Amino acid sequence: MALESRYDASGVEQTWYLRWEEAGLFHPEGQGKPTYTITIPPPNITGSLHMGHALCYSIQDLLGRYKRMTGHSVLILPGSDHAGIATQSVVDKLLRKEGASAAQVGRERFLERAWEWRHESGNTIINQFRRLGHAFDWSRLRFTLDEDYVQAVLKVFIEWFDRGIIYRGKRVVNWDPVLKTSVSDIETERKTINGKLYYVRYPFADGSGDVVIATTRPETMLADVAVAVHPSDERYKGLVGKTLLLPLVGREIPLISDVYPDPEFGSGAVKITPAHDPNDYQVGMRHGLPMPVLLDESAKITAEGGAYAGLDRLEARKRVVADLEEQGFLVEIRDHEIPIIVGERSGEVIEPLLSEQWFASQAELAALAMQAVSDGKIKFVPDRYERIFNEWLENLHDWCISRQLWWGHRVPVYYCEDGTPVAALSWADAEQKSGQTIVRQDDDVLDTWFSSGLWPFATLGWPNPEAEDLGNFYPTDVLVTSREIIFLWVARMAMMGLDFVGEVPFRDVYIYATVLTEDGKRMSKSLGTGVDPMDIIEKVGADALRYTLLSQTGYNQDIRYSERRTEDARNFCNKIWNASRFVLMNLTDTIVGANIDLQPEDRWLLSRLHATERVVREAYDSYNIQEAAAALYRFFWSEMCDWYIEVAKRRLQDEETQATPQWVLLKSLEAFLTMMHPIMPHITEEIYSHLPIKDKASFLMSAPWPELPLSFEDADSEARVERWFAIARSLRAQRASADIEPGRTIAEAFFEGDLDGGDALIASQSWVTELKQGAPEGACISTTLEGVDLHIPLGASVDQAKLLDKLQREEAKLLAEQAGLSARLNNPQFVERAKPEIVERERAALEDVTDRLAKVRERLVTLQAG
RNA sequence: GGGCGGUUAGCUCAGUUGGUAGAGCACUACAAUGACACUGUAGGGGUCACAGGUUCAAGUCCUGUACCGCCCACCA
Repeated sequence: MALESRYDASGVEQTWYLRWEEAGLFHPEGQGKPTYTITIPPPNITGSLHMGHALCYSIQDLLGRYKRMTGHSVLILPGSDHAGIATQSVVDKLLRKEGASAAQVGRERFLERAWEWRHESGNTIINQFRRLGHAFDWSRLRFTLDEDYVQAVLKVFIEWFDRGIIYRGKRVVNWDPVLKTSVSDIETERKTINGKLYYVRYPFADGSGDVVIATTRPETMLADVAVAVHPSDERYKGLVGKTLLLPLVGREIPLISDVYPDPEFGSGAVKITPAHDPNDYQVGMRHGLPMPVLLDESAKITAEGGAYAGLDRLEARKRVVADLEEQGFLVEIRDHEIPIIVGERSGEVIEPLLSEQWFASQAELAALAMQAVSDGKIKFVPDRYERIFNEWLENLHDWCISRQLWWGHRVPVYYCEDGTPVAALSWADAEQKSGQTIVRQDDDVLDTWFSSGLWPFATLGWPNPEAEDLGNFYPTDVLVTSREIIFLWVARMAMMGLDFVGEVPFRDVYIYATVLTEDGKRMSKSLGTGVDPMDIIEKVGADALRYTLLSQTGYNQDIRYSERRTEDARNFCNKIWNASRFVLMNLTDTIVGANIDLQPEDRWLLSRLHATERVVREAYDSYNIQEAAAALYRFFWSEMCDWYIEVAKRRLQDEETQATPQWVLLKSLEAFLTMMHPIMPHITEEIYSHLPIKDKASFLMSAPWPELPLSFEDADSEARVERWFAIARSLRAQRASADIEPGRTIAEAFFEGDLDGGDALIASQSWVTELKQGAPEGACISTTLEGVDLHIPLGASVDQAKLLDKLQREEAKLLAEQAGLSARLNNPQFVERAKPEIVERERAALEDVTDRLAKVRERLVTLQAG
């Protein structure tokens, strides 16, 4: 029972985690209870814990712990994602460090190496979750390349392939020349850089003048196949159809008419390079133009570039510009802000490149997802994200699902001798399906989001018809995720879940705030602005870190992380610790409910507890966690510690009266610990284990949510006791202004008016031995509030000037208040139109102010006379 | 270019259906009192970004502007 006076988090936290786990508390319970399910967003195996993770998964742990207490069978299913591109680059680097390369070792050896790495270092984050106290069901840990998971991916691919949703297409895709793979639109970022706009003259083949085009990527001219102008553009009337001579290359290309060029921009004429620009590609398709590919997988010029072949694109740009200038084709170069596309993973400038890829058509699936949202089957919190989600789905392009990588789910398409593609479970299956000999399997792998899109149901056993988890736990209750992957992931899960399971994958989508640095910058390892959660846990404990983050989480878009706040959180832990120590050392063995005699202050605290429970429960239910944290903080520190404990000390020392405050304290502490547990699981569990409660749960974690009888709610006691507190506080303030040290007991103070039975309480809380009715003889300091005049007799040594100053300030304040109130009440429109209870309240306030003003003036006169 | 969020005390943020602004930290003064100095008591500190409008009354509702941040978008 003896607790240290300082709370030491690290030992306590790790001990309890092991005990919970040993007791099997992380698994869902048996039948008979409603389920509550979360399949956590699987972190990348390449990642290590950052503040965003710490917040995201702590929210989920909080929800799970809360729901467990409110009678649910809770499953929080953890796992991780194979993260195609990220892992591929890690292994690439690894090989290079070892003096090899991916190309050298080949696909098979590369994958072996990748799996080795995955087993050695792919569980970093998962282990860090344990240190944060996350109660996830480790027995159900999943990985997106697990054998069962592979089966789910195969089934989805094959079915979509057979239904014609997945198709092979030649399109201009985003090509990452460093990773040497295509990436989807949402894996790229748009930036604007200061670049140049080059104006180049393309002469007519017949020597009859020229057309000037503008371009930001002059090297792509080597693959130009036309120049386009808008049909309405008067400048080119009569010229359309003529042939131009492509500078440097000498190829003849046509001047065509198309709606794409904007006559307002540049010269109104656009060079057309179908293989390297999505718009140009459209033009090329409309006009049946050839589509030569100028860049290879490393963005070097292909043979198509003639003399420039083999050069890197930027080197080629310099050479092309120089040659154009030398040969007199360059008209001018202007500074121009040019938009570029950068790969999210590689940071490299993305090249639009024409290539053959696998696509999933989206229109039909997007409609399913939109319907689910408009039917209210999926709810976004905060709800503003619902519109963003829908608008995105409305203008959705088909999804490029193939990646030119090795690490991932290999596209299960097999090619027959005659070239026919078949989607199948295996080589053998493909031969059986097609009845032909298979000559090869497609080399590409699937976009990682293709497999993570199946997460909520593939992890529960789909498509195995005997999987019990799927029936028991799907749909999941909530998806907690960050804003940046709403499209990348949330939308895909919605579409895939609806299409394959026929039900939404989750009912709520809670989008949590982005954790920024103290000055509002993005936390980033490469910028050195990141804060490692593990360091913070080391310093202040996991509970304090959780409180720091969770107490700032609600419907906000971002939160600023400040180390100072973690100190506050640590201090709060310490306060909880010490107040609990106090309660424990004041309990006696005979703590039974037999002779409970509730006093007004007891009713006050129980009523506050009741109100706090309601606020906390509603806040947890609505993902407004910061409100729950604030209510708990206020209840504990301000109400229980600062007032109730101080007031109760008197009765606790007397054997005759101690039973009631003991009971109230124990009851309140227990309820507080329970409600606080989802936010700070360890410290609350530790203290709970010391509470001498009969028949208590074996763990706080598995204890029920507090049920507080309606009789605890007592508005009258609240008002009555809070009036006493206000009076006590006022007496303390008077003491302070008379330079009487806090806590030093003074013999007497006086009051005139009705204390409503609060005399003793007020006296003790203002450190007065005796509170007497009446007015004292001689000098005193006085004030009036709540209809009571209060007087503290003063010795000779009091600073008169200071008292005078205080009275004068009070007078000024009251005067201003009086002026405001009478101005309002003298306004006939206010009296006429405002709600009667408001008018009445203002009248009463004016009366009170006038009264107090008179008294202050009286005291001023007395003071000045004395 | 379109959309979303934010702007309230020195700092980080709350603020219910409109009724005249709160918390924590920081700051100032005081305090070794038997839970806690990671503490306690008291105090100072705000034209609620700006400009209009609605209203008896606006931090709160409407319109516009500025700045900060985020998302989306095919202008060479």
